[in-house]
Amino acid sequence: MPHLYLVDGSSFIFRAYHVLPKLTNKHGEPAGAVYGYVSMLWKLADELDKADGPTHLAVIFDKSEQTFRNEMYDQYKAHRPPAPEDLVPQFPMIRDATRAFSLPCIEEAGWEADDLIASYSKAALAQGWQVTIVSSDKDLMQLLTEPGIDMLDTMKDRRMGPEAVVEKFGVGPDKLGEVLALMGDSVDNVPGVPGIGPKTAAKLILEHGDVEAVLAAAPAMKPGKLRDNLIEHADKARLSRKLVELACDVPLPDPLESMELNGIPDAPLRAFLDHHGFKTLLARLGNAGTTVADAPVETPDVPGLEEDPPCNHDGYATVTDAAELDRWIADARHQGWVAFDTETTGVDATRAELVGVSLALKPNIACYVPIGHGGTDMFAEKPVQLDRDVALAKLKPLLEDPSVLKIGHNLKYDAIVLARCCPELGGITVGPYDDTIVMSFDLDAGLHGHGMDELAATHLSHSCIAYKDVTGSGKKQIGFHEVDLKAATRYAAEDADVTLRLWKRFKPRLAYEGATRVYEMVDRPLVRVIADMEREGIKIDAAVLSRLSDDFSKQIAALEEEIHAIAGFKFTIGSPKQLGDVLFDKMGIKGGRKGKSGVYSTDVNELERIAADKDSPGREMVLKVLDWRQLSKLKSTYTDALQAQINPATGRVHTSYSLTGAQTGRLSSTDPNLQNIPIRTETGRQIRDAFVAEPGNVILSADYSQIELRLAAHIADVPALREAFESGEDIHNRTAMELFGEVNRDTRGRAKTINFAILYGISRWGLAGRLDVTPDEAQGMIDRYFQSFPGISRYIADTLTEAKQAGYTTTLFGRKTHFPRLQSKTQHERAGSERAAINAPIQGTSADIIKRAMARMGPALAEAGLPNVKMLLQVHDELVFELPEGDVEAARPVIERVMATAAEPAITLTVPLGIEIGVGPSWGAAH
DNA sequence: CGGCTCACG
DNA sequence: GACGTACGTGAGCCGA
Repeated sequence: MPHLYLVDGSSFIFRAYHVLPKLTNKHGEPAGAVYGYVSMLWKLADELDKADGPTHLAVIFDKSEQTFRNEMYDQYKAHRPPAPEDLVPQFPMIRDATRAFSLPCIEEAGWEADDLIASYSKAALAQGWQVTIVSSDKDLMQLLTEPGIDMLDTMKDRRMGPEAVVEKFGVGPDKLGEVLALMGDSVDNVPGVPGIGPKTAAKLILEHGDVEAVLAAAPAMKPGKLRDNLIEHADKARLSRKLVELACDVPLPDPLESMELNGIPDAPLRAFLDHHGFKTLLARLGNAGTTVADAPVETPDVPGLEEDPPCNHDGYATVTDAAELDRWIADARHQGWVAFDTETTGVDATRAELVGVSLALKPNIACYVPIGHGGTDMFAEKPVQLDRDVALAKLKPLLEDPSVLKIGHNLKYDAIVLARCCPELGGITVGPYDDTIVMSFDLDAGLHGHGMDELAATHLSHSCIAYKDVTGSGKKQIGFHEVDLKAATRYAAEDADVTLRLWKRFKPRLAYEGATRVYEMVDRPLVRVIADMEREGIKIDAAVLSRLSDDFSKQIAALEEEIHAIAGFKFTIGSPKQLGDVLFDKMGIKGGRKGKSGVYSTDVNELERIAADKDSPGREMVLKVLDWRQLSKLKSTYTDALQAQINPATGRVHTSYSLTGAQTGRLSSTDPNLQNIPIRTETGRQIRDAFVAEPGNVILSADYSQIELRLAAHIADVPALREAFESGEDIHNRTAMELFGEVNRDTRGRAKTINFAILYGISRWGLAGRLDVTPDEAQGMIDRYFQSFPGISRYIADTLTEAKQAGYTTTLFGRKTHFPRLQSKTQHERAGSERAAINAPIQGTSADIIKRAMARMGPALAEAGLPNVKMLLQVHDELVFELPEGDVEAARPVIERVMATAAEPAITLTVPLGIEIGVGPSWGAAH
């Protein structure tokens, strides 16, 4: 079925103009709105991939100021200020841009874009087409009356149907015109009825049906301002009703068929981008058709970035008055975006209590709203501050307002705190949002850290007030709620201010440097998903861990005694230094190797080497030390530590995921790290039995099988490996056959080692060490591997060449990882970076894929009617869920499908993604 | 706080 | 001629 996309060009120009900083093109002409507009069209091109993407598309513009509405009412849009001086010359450039994309540009004298959009929609729907209006204009929402039509807000990445109208205005699209008429619109100068805003308008229309009926009922209403105004301004109401009505029968300037999409020819677009010097977009064009999102470009320069004034803490406001808070909120609404930060009592978002919120609107224009200051002693005097409930009731609508962008730095933290802060209000669900920590990561992974202090120093040459300067440190450290309001305001408002400044720099860079796709499609949506997972946590059966702890304790004590008896004296077994001395000096074991700190190495390889020698005098002790080490590790890191991590309020463990921790794009997990729970040995695996489901629920674990090898087969284009995955063959067996000509336990094990080694860029010496062969033999295996799978050596060479030239590697989804040390003068550093660069596209693509699956999982489960299936954990290639036992069979195929198709439609892989699913009462049992 | 060791993918 | 040798993480312990 044809699907027509109608782009509201005019409204988009204004939004692009106001959202983006003032940019200029290479000729020094103002071109920010042009750039924003082109980026939007580009983003829209992503829709082409989708199943219900456009088959037809046109951009609609306003032609002139004079329309039939001016004839009705000469004041219509009369008070609109003229377009800003630097925007005017961009109008013709934008029409050029549209033509450069070979898209029809439609405008007609006497009609507004809205009327043309309404008329085209009606005509298309009449022919049974689907229609999507690309706009966020409230007047156009009147058109959402039929099932075949919806709206798309590309800037917020949001699709809207009739529910969105009900949510925003309290009435359906069929009554929206009535409500808009009563409300009026000060920007367009639609008069409406004085004193009636959205709430009253909706109430009246719901009660009476339409404007005429409201007016007719007015004389009978209870005496008051509302009644008087309705009677006095009845004519204005009737006029407003006509002004907001969209004309649906404008003669169509071009036939619908002329809007058919037939691909975007290269040449005109290239010429246009080249004319303006939009380098990154040009580079992307150069790469169109390949699977890599962005070609390497020279250091991109964002032209004409405004210099912000230096930070000045003295101007920050402490808001302790309701009316003042209202003003800040109104200003934020008016502007459409606001940077914010929360101050709390601690670093663990799932336990911390809210102490205050800071807002920043413009550089140096920021405030702090304290709501929880004062000592914990209930008799202690508290500073004058807004009542917590009052302040939160005012902040909640702003933080949830779909038309105001909220900007945070590590917003995941704030999102969790705010979701928990006011259960009586149903929590606060922050959105829509941007997160500067994630933006920085998507732009500059590998170049530097992404903490606010470091970013402020790097990008703003500003050194932030240190948290410790405000709260002190060590024994004398106080909680933020105990900090006096003056100091708290300086610190908190500065954080919001800096966040805003960073955002202004990062936002245009994302588009310029080709990072928008990975940010918008992968990492930004994940912030909310991860926040929800962390808040959910996972139940731990403390009794299981406590039993294991006791068990381990006894074994450890027994081993300790035996080890000391063998040595003949007591020493600290856990000290590598003492252990090394005992083994290699006192007991005289040969072959000890000292590291650079002068201590003998006693790691597991070394000890196993000793144990392998049947005649070694240290064999008995070393075996016991290995056991002791394993048990000590399990006890201190897992069975003891995990019990201490149980949140008393929830009875569950809430890890914290870092979205920016791993350079490749993987997540990392801390406090506790739930991505390294033992599994490889039976003793360790028992710890997973303590991760359990609530009664009536079960744990479901779904993992990608061999995802990195599959991706290597795709990315390096290795037919032999691809076929093996296609036919479901065991991949290590296949490699063993290719390399050794026969498959047995030994050759399969070696093949497995080599398969992984290759992905990590191994050397002959490294492989020799792992396989216990000579470097020459190892080299022979590597050579044979490359002969069997020639794509691999090509991949390694190409990846290194590109990485050295561009300074970064790229995943299939366009995620960059920078490798500045590829240029290092030290061979050691260079070699290390080369190995990392070989691995990064594969590990990173795998990370992108599971992240996409995670972002889509919630909606897919909701759509399947499975709201009680909760995603709890991610372990790089595995997702762990908790769900009602009765939902298992329904959830299984949904989870499998979402994971297996997570690369689509952006990327079509030439290998299938295999998913393995297990279910059980505990994580251990689900494997 | 660095080094060592070891848990995971 | 010596060095060091597989990628990505986080945590606990020791000892300076």
